[in-house]
Amino acid sequence: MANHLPSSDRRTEILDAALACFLARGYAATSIADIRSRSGASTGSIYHFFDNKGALALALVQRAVGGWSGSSGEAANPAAAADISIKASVAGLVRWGLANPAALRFLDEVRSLAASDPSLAEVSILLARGDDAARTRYADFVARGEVRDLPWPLAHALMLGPAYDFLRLATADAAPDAADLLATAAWDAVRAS
Amino acid sequence: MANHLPSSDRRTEILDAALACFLARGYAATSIADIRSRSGASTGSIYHFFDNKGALALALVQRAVGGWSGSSGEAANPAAAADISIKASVAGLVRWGLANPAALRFLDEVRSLAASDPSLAEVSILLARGDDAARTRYADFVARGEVRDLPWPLAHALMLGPAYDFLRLATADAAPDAADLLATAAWDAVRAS
Amino acid sequence: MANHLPSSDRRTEILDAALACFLARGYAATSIADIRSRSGASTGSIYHFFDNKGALALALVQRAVGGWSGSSGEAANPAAAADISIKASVAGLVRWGLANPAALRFLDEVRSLAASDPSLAEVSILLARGDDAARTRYADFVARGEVRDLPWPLAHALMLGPAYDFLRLATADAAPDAADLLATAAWDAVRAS
Amino acid sequence: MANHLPSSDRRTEILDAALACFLARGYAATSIADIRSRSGASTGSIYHFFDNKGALALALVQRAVGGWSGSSGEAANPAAAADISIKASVAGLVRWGLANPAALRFLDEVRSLAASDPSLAEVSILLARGDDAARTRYADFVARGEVRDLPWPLAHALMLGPAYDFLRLATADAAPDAADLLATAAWDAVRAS
DNA sequence: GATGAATGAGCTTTCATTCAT
DNA sequence: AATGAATGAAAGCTCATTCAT
Repeated sequence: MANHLPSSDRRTEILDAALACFLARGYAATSIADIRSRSGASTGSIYHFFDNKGALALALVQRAVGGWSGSSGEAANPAAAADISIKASVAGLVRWGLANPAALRFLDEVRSLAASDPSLAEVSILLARGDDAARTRYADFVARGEVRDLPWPLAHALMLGPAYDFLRLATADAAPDAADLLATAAWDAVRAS
Repeated sequence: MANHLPSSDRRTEILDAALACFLARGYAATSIADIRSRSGASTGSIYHFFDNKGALALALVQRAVGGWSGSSGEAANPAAAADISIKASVAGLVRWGLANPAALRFLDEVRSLAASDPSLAEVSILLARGDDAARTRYADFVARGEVRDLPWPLAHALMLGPAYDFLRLATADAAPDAADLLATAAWDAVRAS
Repeated sequence: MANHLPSSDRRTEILDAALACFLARGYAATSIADIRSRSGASTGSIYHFFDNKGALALALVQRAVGGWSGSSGEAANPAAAADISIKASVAGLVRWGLANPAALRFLDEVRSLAASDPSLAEVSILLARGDDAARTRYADFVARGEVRDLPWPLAHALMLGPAYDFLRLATADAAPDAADLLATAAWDAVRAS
Repeated sequence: MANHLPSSDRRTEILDAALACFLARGYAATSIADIRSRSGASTGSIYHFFDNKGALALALVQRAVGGWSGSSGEAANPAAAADISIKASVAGLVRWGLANPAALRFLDEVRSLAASDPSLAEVSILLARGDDAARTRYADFVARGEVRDLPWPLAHALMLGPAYDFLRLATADAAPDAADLLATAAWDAVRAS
């Protein structure tokens, strides 16, 4: 009887308040009562739109992942060349992350929590699906001889590790050309020979 | 009156049990009762040795950080050349992380939580001190003209981002030469000219 | 979000149960569980209406102080003559105290505890406000030359000391004319010349 | 195996620390650990000298009551005339109370708590014994026709109520002649005819 | 005389969730 | 669509007391 998709105002207000609380206090430490005060909605209203606390997190993760994919252009196109795809993917992540630090920090916290918090089981599945897609795409590049044949954890680390790590500390004005710099470094680290 | 330093058996038993619980269920989801069952110590005994839950985490972080520094050889020697220091630092982190996956995963979770969980305030301070030391060391290398003059978040990301990201997914047998590979990549990413 | 003012039945039931427990076991020794059993409300329900244990005491003190002021007639009227005001104040206290021994004993215990128990901080403030008002009223009588110019602690002691002390030990039938007797004694002790 | 009477230094140190804690935090809120820190004695040492928390309070009450009786001169002499005895009793209480505000405030708190706190049962008995003695003495004065035949609660209230009430608010320099003033008032309030 | 590790029942308070209106 | 009273299990932590050394 919940999880209505039509983006009523109330639903969005609740989601915005939830994100603000999760960032300020952390997901685990945020209570439904916190979200109630911040959003102005009643407890019952929150549970009208979302089945439980985990559903709030899931909706926020979906919103964040959607925004990020949108910024990545050619990254997910299976026909694109490896260098185009990889650079677009990294640069897209960095640009989106610098523009949406709140969503990014939330994604980061939730990824770490999802491993142990049962209320985040669905988030866990969603994130795993995204990782599988990237792994498959890399395997295709390997098969086409465009990138080095590295174990996936290593390939992931060399391409995206710097970007994730950078976004954890950086602010938008600290390094204006970071997106391109990190995208180039990612490609250099895995290109064939 | 807690936090006794003499390494009585009880204290170590409690610490070991706490680490096991934090890894299995996550820090936030672990209750003192969980640690009580696993360690065999009584609630009162736990609080006799540790002032609160955060003090348990702090003690574990100190133990972990100590082990990691020990594995890093020349990394902290201010007189060492930049390439020696940086490679030792990254390789030490990777080797120690592969050998102590439990401690590493705990460190990773706690670092993410420390920003928002008030019970981890002291952990936060400890980690910030470590980061400041590394930042200062890098500034010295810049002054000596050995590395590129990059904003610290970018330098940190290029050197350590891949290692952290790799350790999050990797197991010891997945990539035997990962430590050297990542150490070399780190140096190549920041060396001058 | 507690301390709702609408006098729902539940709220009153909880308050009545709390008073009974505080009297039977003392404020400090009364646990929320005691109040839960006696009121029939759940723990959560108690905290829905009252922020904490101290808020229960505060609500009871307000109820008691309200009843007492109501019994004191002309006592608080600033235009009244000193003898009318003082006699009304003392007689009102004694009559109300004899009629509401439970509330009075509670007030007495809480006054003594409020100095040291942090959970009673708000009660402390409320009581201090009441004392200040009485002190000001006495200063007016002094200015009008109606009463002796005594230091406030001494004036308070001579007027109200016997009444408080009497109520601590007395029962309604022990001394039927106590209210008038003590009121007269109070006035005689402080009247001018 | 405890309650040794020889006034070893340790015993006195513990008692002094206990009084300081009881005054600062209140009897109920003071933990043995508080007394341990303040006295420097170990937990075991405290329990070597005192059977339990109540025994600490009892010892302090005995010390206080002893001091007070010493200040009251002729008050307890059964052969003394009523006016001498009553005035000595009140003046002695006031003088001792102004000189020992700490002990007095402690006595006041403990008297209020003794009614409900089981650990203070022995204190309760001790205080009741004192009250009985005073009641008997007053009955003698009545039999000798020296004072009004009032119900004991009223007689007690008229004689001692002002003194107790005064001491609760007063400081030594606020009213230098308070002892004599209150003693005279006490006698005037109960003298025959 | 003195120590401090160990106990475990009990405390206040929080919180996700339900449901009658 | 919306409200907020009600629930009760579970959390972190305290504390008087015991006892082996």
